[in-house]
Amino acid sequence: MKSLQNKGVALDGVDEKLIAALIKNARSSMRDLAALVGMSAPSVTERVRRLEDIGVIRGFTLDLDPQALGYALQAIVRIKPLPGQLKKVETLIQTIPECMECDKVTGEDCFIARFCVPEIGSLDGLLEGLEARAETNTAIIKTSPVPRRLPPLQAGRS
Amino acid sequence: MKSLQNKGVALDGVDEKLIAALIKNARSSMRDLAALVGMSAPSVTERVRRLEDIGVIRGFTLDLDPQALGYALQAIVRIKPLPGQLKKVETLIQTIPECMECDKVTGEDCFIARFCVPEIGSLDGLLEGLEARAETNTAIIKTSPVPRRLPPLQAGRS
DNA sequence: AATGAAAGTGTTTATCC
DNA sequence: GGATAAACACTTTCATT
Repeated sequence: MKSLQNKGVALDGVDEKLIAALIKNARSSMRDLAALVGMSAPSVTERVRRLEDIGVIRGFTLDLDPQALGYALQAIVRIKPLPGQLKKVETLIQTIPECMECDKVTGEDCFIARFCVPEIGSLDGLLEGLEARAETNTAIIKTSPVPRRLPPLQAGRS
Repeated sequence: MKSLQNKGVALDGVDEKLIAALIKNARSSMRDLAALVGMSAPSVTERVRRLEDIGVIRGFTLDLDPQALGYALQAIVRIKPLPGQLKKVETLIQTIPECMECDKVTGEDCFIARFCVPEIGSLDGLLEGLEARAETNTAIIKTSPVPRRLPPLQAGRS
């Protein structure tokens, strides 16, 4: 049994601290980050730039509250296209702005998608086009025991 | 039929431009944002601060690449706790760092969760504790036609 | 609410280790 | 790969509208 990480980039403790801090606040100043890890600002700037270069950090973005934007509800929909409709269904899903993620998976259901809507009544309209071309199974989200979050650092070493 | 947005905060065009720009790059300078919307830096700073205050912007964070971190695979697991095991199962899921989201939903399956793993072999270990207390149904993600993204602005006006 | 100008911070570049 | 210091850029405060 190999003890090496299967893939993925080797991050040292400093990189991990920087990423952890930037997850909490992506607008942290390089100066503050530098103080946190006990290095100079230029060095930290270079580290962060490198993390972007190698693709670990894909970008700096917002955490938005769907509720505050007027989306009171989310649903998870399993979607099984009718024979011959797979490609069309996939394209259709991709045209829905309220789709917050859609994965093509192994097994009975072909797609699993998450949608946000202002109220329960909006769901039907959203899925309209889909329901002619696929069997769907909709589950309304009641609570989120684990809110959407990022993968842990240190893959395989947890 | 009421034409008002059901809930959610009223955002003007400037707010929407600022949010859109910050989604693309949360580290944009207030000066650049100001130029973008044709206002002064202090005004834009105040706008962004206000968007945080009212809870539309929950924070500034990273977009990390799970693959680059060594997670070659993700799976979506539907979890139906055995009688009397609901609370314990929920707690158990919350202790798994590789769980990137978990929702409690209506319908047959009680929880739907997303996990990331370095390789297919790691899944079994992750779900070990769960499988004694719940029926699980695992779907391996092959591709993501809609990658994880944020809700659209302008709820109900799309 | 928004602005311009000044004062205060933070970033970047260049040079060196 | 990391540090320091000077030059440059950005942010914040404040007085004003």
